[in-house]
Amino acid sequence: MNEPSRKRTTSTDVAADRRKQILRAAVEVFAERGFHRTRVSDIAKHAGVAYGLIYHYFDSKDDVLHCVFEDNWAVFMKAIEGLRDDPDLGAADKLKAISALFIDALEVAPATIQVIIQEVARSDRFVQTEKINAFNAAFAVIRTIVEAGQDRGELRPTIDAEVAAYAFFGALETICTGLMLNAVPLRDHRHAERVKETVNQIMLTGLCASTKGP
Amino acid sequence: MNEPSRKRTTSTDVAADRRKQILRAAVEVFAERGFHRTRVSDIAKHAGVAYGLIYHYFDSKDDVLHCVFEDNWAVFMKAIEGLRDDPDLGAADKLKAISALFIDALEVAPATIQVIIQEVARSDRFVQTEKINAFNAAFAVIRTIVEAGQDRGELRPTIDAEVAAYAFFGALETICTGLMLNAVPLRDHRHAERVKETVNQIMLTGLCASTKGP
Amino acid sequence: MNEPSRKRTTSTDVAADRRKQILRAAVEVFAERGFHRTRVSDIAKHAGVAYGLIYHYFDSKDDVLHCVFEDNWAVFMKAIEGLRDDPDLGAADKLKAISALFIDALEVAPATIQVIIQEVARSDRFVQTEKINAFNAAFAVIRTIVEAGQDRGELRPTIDAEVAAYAFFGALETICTGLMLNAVPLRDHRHAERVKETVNQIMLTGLCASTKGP
Amino acid sequence: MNEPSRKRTTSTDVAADRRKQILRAAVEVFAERGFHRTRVSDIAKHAGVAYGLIYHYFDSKDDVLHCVFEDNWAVFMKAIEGLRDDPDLGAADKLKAISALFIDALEVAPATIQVIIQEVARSDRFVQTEKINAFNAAFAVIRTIVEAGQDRGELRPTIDAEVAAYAFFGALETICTGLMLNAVPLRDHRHAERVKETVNQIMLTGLCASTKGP
DNA sequence: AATGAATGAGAGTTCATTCAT
DNA sequence: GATGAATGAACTCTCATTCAT
Repeated sequence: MNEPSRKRTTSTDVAADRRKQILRAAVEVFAERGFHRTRVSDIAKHAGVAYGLIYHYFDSKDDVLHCVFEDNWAVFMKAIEGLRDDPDLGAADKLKAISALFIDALEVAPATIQVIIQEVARSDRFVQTEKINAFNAAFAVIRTIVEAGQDRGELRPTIDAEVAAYAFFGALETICTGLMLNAVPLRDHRHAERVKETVNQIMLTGLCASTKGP
Repeated sequence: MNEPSRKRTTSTDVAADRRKQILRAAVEVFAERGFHRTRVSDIAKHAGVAYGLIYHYFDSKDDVLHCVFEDNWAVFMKAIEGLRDDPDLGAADKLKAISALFIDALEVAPATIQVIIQEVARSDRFVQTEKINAFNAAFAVIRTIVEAGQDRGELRPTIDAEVAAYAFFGALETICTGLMLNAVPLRDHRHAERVKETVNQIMLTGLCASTKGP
Repeated sequence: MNEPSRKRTTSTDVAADRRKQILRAAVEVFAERGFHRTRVSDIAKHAGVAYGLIYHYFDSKDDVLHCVFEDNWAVFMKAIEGLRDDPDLGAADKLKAISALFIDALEVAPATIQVIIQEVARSDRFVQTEKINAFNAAFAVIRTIVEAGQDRGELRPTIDAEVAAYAFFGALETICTGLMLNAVPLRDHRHAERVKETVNQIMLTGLCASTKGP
Repeated sequence: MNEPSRKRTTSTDVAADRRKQILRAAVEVFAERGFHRTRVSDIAKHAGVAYGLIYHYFDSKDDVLHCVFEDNWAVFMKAIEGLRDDPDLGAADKLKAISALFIDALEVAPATIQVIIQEVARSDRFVQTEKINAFNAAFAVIRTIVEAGQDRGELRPTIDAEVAAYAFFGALETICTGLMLNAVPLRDHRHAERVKETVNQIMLTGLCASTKGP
């Protein structure tokens, strides 16, 4: 797939603002109607700009989605790569931080998260065409964290790190989706905290009440 | 959304066979190209029938997908409802059985699983239009199992059962997707067993190596 | 450039007829409005068929033009190749026959000739894209006839055969265009004959009244 | 069609220069890509100006082409009208001079000639819209020269002068086009001279080797 | 039951032109 | 004069669906 366009990268602040304005509008309509039911004119109308202006800033409707993803995902990737490389944190703490990152994002920008999960991560658009899931980089980071944790004796050595990465990520992702499908994504900040707590408990210490071992 | 069609329900065995033939072809092409990149004529070509015939057996292209889902999902739902109601199994065993159901299905019919996850569960088609996730019934069953397990002291009481259901389901789902994206979905039966084992370990006893409690 | 489509080559006579019907309509509207001012819907309307049907029989609007050209030009090429290979005719007679072919065609099917000359032969569409003028094959045949005539002492040896081919062809072509621009392309059959006679006189014996040589 | 614009006729020399600069660039890109595949921004880019500026100097994209034509064609028309009115030249010499004019122009400014022939003379843009071929003035001049030559006994009286004008002009035109389609338009000056010689021989004394008369 | 020609609404994209700066 | 962001009409092509045979 082509690189998302970097057309006229901030030749002026005005251009950058317009770009952002369109991107913001796009996220909102994509979240509301879904990518493939959204017409380019919907984005334009929502952004309050003319039809053709979209094509000043983006190559195509697909490119708009691409850019929504790249702009936001890059931030997330940078954050989790930072965690991965942090020598002062244990594996469990790193995973907790990742959960927090996700859930916090869901609180702050639910539409963006929804679009990224629904229309990019899960869309056949990405999954199929590229053969390389756009999320693979994130999976790889989590896997690395898990493996490092196993090496240092912090995480159970019997677990397949790749599968663990999928499980961890999928759990987070589906929680986000599930929560979003309810009218009010996250009732309040305390709800968000409780969700984080639950994820961490499940992933790190399991559902079972019984103590480990024999 | 309309009910999936039950047009001409098995007026003859021949008709039922044709229907199955088309459905099988549809699963294959949906898995390969994704629902929205698949044309009705692609399904027809793959099934070796004229594309007008598809409209004898189904109301629309959407209806074909719907039927793929319903036909297969119904089996799965019946199975997990049976587990839920089984008085002889503990919550952990029920969840293990659900994992097994999923991973086994992935081994036997990967294309079907892929279509159900990608094009139905995750598609804005279902998620958005209906406001009611097609998977909600499954979530509800898992939630019930978790809650029962908590009541009986088998599962940790501090966990939010709804979030747990999302986490459990999402983990399974993403593992399936992740494994499918690799050329060979499941290398062999032993691989499948190892995946199940990992899921169960993570979900039931957690990633952490440290023993629980003092 | 892609080969003009041979979609569904006469699977039934009905299909062949429909194809011809569209092609006939296309020639008429192309002749009237010019290719690039003609919308696909104009062709459809003129042919009395639905918009989309054009795309059953042709790949694109360009393909329609391509097919107009190929279908008709092939006939002409066959004819002049036959002349080229005829051992019983002198070069002058061959050239006369070619003139007659052109002018007769102009009488019988002026719109077709117009479209071929204006929209294909002269269009940047062909001239530029292909770097190989669609008419090159015809030029080559005429050139061969001229060279053979020179070898046999029938035509002046001092003339550059390539340039002669261009001149001969261009003269014919422009006469056709010029005549067509007048309301009534060819006033009557006698007019046509007079045009042929003039072309032949000019090309074969020149404009000058003076006798050749010293 | 509207008159080509004379916007801001040389209010300053700078303006005139800008105009020429744009026109020169336009000729080059029209020759390379063809008029209808050339975007206004292509002209601007090639001229090194902002594309809005083109609308300071010209009314529209069509107007640019129009001006390319007018500016150059006017020179040619003036020349052949001078020839027509020259009492000291015979008809044959006048026609030879016209050939020379064309071929020389092709040597000096091939792109300009190409644009004039392809995009103006032959374009449905002019041919159709105006019903009056932009070249009609030139045809008329040549026709007048031929008729005068016939009256003075220099040219064959049996020839239709109108048709002769088309033939002469078309021959020249197609030779130009044909030569241009080869990588190197005119190999060298000697080639140009040979081409002129051939045209003159063909048009004035014919292709046939046999002497005229009984 | 089966076919595939026929339909036409719908959507993405292009690009000449305008205009505020 | 000069710029290029902004506009939106125009147009091609796709494809789900219908229907005569």
